[in-house]
Amino acid sequence: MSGRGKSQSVRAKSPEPAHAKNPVRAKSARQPPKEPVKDTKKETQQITDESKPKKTKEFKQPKLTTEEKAPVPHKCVEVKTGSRMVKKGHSVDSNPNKILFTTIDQLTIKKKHKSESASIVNDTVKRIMDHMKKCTECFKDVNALRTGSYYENLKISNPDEFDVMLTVPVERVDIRLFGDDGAFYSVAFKRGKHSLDRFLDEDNTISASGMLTEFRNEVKKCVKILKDVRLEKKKKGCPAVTLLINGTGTVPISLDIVLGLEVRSSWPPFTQGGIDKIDIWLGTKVKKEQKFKGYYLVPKYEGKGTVEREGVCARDAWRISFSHVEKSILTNHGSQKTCCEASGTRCCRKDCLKLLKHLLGLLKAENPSLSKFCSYHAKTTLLHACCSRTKDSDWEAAQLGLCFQQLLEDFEGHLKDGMLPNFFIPSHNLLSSGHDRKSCQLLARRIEEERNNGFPIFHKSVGTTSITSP
DNA sequence: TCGTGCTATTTTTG
DNA sequence: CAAAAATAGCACGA
Repeated sequence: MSGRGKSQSVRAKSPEPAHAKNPVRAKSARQPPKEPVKDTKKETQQITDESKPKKTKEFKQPKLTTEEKAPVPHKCVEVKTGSRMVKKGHSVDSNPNKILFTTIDQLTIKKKHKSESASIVNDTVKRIMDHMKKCTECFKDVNALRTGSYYENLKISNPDEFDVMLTVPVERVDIRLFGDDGAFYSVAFKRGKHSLDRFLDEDNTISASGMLTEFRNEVKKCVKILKDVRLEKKKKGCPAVTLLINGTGTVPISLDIVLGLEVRSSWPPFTQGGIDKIDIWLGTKVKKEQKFKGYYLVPKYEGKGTVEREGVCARDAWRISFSHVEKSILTNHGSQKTCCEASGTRCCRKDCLKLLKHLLGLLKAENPSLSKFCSYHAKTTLLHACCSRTKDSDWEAAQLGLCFQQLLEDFEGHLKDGMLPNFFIPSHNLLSSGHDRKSCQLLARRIEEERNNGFPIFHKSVGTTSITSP
């Protein structure tokens, strides 16, 4: 958003939020509400049922035709369905970009599959939320924050991984740095009583492991009677309670329920120089809005993985999380407000990320020594890239080939340097733990190889690949 | 079709 | 009784 508003307070947006955010939307006349809605569902149902058919038609008509007729700009026409036109010649063909468009097409989640998974997941989440609100004391105020690739429309291949953070608001807390790279913190109460007092350690900080254990028990309680759901074994240092759900004949769904503390205060000093880079890309106003939303802390152990570093004893702490901001800026990723909207120009930022995630998944499947790399590395690389190539015209949909090449070169650069700063905490190097120099170099070489040879690996398989989270 | 943000409306609260 | 919070319904975008 090119800073056009100069309003100081973010709250001041209330009078015209829709317009401010998206002028296009403002065009469509809003249907004035009809009859006041009655209490009972039955009555509501009847009213809608009677009046629905007519209205639906009115609204859909103009849309249908345009949607059906107009070719979606970013899809290559010849490649369109995958089922019809695509020849399975494994040679590198004349248009090297073709394989990219084809691959994107094949990574797209099928509507029916998505629908099935969504309903299963939503039922489960609703059940957990109800349980937390009604049957627990310390988790009764949780809110569900849907995050991760599925909810960012970046999930590829199968709708089989979902992330939901259940956030507990905390007030009057003292956030203290824990460790030296700015990613970990401990949380203490300033004064007064709080419903989380029972998790206090001897040093008056909230015990991450204690709270997570309790949280896990509550989740366990309420999914116990569900036959299709089972709990994955607790992994040390993992902030999520992972549920494995067997859908009807489909791939099992893994649903991460993450405990998070919601902190509504200004961001810690270690965030400086991180999100500030979006100024040129998205504007300072957007940055302010994001910062205003606060941040989250998820239970995570510090000091695990590498035992080499002496002196740092493994103690539990909270890791800072900006999942909500990631989601927000990825869904609203254009320098222009109309980027990727019907009336605007389509870009390929998200397609590039999907391809990178896919490539990484394939390379990992091929070589176990790359297991430490994860999709968050890919996402972070894209965020950095968006800050250096800030204009929407730098990411024209038709230039997918070039943009992807460039993004891969970026990634190779990070790997060769052994340095990929966390986008929000620049001093936190995502390649610092468990990524030895050798595996970084290896991955960089493999990517370069693919990039220079027309991505043979994309030709080989379109099988299901998924990248596990850190 | 799902997910989200927005508005109007109803319900609760001070 | 007014203000604030909760809820319902709708319109997009993906």
